[in-house]
Amino acid sequence: MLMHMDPHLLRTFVAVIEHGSFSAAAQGLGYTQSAVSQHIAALEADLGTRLVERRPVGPTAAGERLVEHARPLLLRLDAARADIARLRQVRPARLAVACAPITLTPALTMALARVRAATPGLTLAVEVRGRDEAVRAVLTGAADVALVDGVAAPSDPLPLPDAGPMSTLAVAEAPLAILLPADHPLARRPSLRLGDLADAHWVDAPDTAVPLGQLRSAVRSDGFTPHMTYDGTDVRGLGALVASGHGLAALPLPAATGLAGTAAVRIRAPRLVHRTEVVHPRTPTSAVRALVSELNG
Amino acid sequence: MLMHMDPHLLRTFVAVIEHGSFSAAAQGLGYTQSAVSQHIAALEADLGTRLVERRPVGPTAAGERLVEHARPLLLRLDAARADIARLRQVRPARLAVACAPITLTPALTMALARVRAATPGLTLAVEVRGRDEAVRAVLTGAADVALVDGVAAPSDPLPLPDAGPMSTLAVAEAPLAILLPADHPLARRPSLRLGDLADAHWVDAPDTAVPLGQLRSAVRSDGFTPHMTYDGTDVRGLGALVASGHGLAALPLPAATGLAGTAAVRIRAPRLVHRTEVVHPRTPTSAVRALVSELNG
DNA sequence: ATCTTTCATTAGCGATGCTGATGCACATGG
DNA sequence: CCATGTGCATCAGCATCGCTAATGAAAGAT
Repeated sequence: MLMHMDPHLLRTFVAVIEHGSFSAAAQGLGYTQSAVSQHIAALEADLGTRLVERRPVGPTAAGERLVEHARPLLLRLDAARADIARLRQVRPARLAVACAPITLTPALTMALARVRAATPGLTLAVEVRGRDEAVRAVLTGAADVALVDGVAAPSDPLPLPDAGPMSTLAVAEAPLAILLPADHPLARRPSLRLGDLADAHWVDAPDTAVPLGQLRSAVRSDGFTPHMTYDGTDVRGLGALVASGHGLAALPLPAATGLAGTAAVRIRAPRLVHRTEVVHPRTPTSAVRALVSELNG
Repeated sequence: MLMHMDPHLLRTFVAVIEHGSFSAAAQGLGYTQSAVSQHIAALEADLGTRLVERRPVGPTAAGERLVEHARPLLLRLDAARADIARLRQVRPARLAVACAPITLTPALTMALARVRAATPGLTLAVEVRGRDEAVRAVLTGAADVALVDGVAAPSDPLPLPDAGPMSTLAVAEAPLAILLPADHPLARRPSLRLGDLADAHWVDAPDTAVPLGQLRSAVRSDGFTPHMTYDGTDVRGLGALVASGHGLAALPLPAATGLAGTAAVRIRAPRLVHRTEVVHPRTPTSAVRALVSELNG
């Protein structure tokens, strides 16, 4: 029973952690509960440590470490498979776009319309996903292009999960702004320093604004703790929350302007921009190339 | 014979590509030639493509892709194992340092001396490696700390191979400078733009100066092609080559000053610095913590 | 206290991956 | 042109592995 960190073992390990149960993981994977139990036992024997706490089921300290490695590993495995599958595949006229919520702009929809007009018989598919999930979709071949957004220094690429070679290209850049209530003491300022706002009240709206996690890593601060969470995708909803004082939010300047009861103030320091990038495999299909040039040109 | 991209298969695949021979790879891995042949056949069957060209043995297009994925994958596997091994290991008083050539400075050696003085019975080991190799050593547990250097924007971390969570900390930063012959037309300038020098003649001295590859990715240019290569680790040797017109080199400003027959001119744009960072696991040993605080404080 | 749920253990069987022997293709030297 | 050598492919055979099914044990729930 000594299989040297087989991906299968890692996969069931992750499934166990996710399901919080051996038997549920077994069902999800199409195995027997016994098999799952043996998988975990094999991993634990191989690594010489307990990885899973039982009853209730959960990761031990070592287990948490292993999950952090196992997820990217499994992703990379799928990415490798997809990367090679792309090579030998004469692609049908399909264009599957995975985009982060904010990136679904008129610019994108119109570019898609032009691509469709220029490509008879094209099957279009647009799916809105989280940023990392969109990149994962491209890596595993589930999508042909991803559009992701985020904050970064003007000359830096967005930090993306590194699971293999990909091409990225910026298609839109806007100054980063803070959305705050119109009567907020800072609302009349011409610009703000992001670092001064780390301890403010924030609304975490990952699908509508810049997720607080990105601000945290951009400023390398421990602040930006969510005072409330907004799960919607509507900017006006977020605007209303901000207007009534539930907290601040960071958005690209154009998206932050003109919302009732709010003011949008640019970030002066650190030098950050909100950028949208297209992400696609290094061997893009013709449809992807068409979309990229439509977006870019 | 359908093992779903088993790491063993990937490992022998990489070995085959490296050795350029099935039988040599088999010998290196302690397998039979037959086993290696079956491994490759299994991979090719699984991925549905030929991966290895035979006679002579070499990667196909798909094979090259696979190598690009397989190497980081195998590294990550080792990193995961090492990461967990560290947790359950009461460490001996050992301090293994892997450092890039440039980073072996008086500051480092003196810090090591202070750590040794403060830690009776400490076993010290210093190994000079390439930058990536030094990081790999830390990831796989072969070393406890790495010191690596490189160029980056002032607020950016150095781009390092992403094979798991690590802690990095800057310990030295210096302006980036170009080393050129004293009689060079640009030698009297107060500062230079790096982009203007992409097409100059360059000496690639990866162990003594900034590797040209790093300049290329920092400026995102295709230039900086090596006009000659210098494999030594002595700055004066590099200085002599530059002085007699073999090409330019990029170095941290302090290292570039005072070399006979040369001039050192700062880089003005893009905003880049030469930085040395310590890299260590997120759970550092006490010796590592001591070294870091000596270097930092 | 009994029942239920959930993970661990064991036996047994089919599948897998290894070795060793042999086959086949290509290159080289007489 | 054939003989020989080198190196990968293939095959048979065997030991091992990983799965399922059945059963055991232990922690909650009722």
